[in-house]
Amino acid sequence: MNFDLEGKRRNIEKTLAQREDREEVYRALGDLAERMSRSRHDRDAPVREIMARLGDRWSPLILVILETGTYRYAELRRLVCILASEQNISQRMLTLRLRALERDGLVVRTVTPTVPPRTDYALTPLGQELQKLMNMLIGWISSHEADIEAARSRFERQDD
Amino acid sequence: MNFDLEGKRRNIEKTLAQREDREEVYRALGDLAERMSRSRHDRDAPVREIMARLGDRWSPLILVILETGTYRYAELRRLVCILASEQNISQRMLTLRLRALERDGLVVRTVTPTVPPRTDYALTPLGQELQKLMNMLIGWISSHEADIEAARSRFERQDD
DNA sequence: CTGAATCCGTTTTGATACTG
DNA sequence: CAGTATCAAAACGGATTCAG
Repeated sequence: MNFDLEGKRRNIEKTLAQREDREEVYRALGDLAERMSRSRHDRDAPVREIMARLGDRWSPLILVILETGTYRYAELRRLVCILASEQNISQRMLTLRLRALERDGLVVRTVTPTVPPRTDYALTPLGQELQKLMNMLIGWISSHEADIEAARSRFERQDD
Repeated sequence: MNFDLEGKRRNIEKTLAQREDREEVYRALGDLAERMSRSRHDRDAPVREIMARLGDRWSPLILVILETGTYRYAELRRLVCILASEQNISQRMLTLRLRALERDGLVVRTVTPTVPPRTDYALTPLGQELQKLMNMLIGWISSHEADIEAARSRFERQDD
């Protein structure tokens, strides 16, 4: 049972011929591209999943709030609603987003089985690290808001 | 000037109970929270919009590719499809994402009205700056993939 | 209080065909 | 080549109801 990698690669190259050679593209585009699509190529890959979380409607707000401390479910919900004046987060969504963040190890959920029950949410160390990066990102974007708005109005004008 | 965090939090709870005072929450949660929801509170705010772009299905791939140079429409499409082996990007989606990135000033579109037409896409300086931050983020996430996967299997186990 | 379950509308995305 | 138009599918999000 031999495992001829090189032959395998030639095989791939042949199969995909001139066109779709992934490895070739990786070499051309660098490892960043590879990280985006490596290992599992669907959107469950951690890189894509986390980035999707950071871009969704509620998770960023939740993370920003949890960065400042530990909160109970209802407390957290109130704060999220205030930050997102646009609209209130539904219980359903809050639960879903928290579960997703917990699943990826960014948030811990501590249940105290009293009556009535009490559940506390907080960032894990991993979540805190990520949040630091997020803060840089948010900081950068908000310091370039003017550029972005300018680009937008330029774009709209040219559209007429 | 003392800095009674616990008291501050209790204070928040009280204020919120009566009337949801946004300014109070901003002070408690810091300017990051404010940046997330300031100025325009819907999702058109640059901060939210850009973060949504970075989290969507195609934009990150497009940005990673454009970071390496200037590409024509069809070229770009081919590369995106290779990176996203899961599925091919539709022309429609490619066009929509490129327009959105262009609108926010991250991408320039240069049309040469020959026959057949030629359109080139590239990052703007703003887009390149953002891409640097993105790379840090991608780098961090992919270097913590193991932690995330571990958290996931822990989560699944506990679920049974 | 902290959710889970269900139903349903909206938004986002995709497949396909067509065009200057 | 570089799109647009149209229709269909799927994901997302929300309101409501119920439960431990």
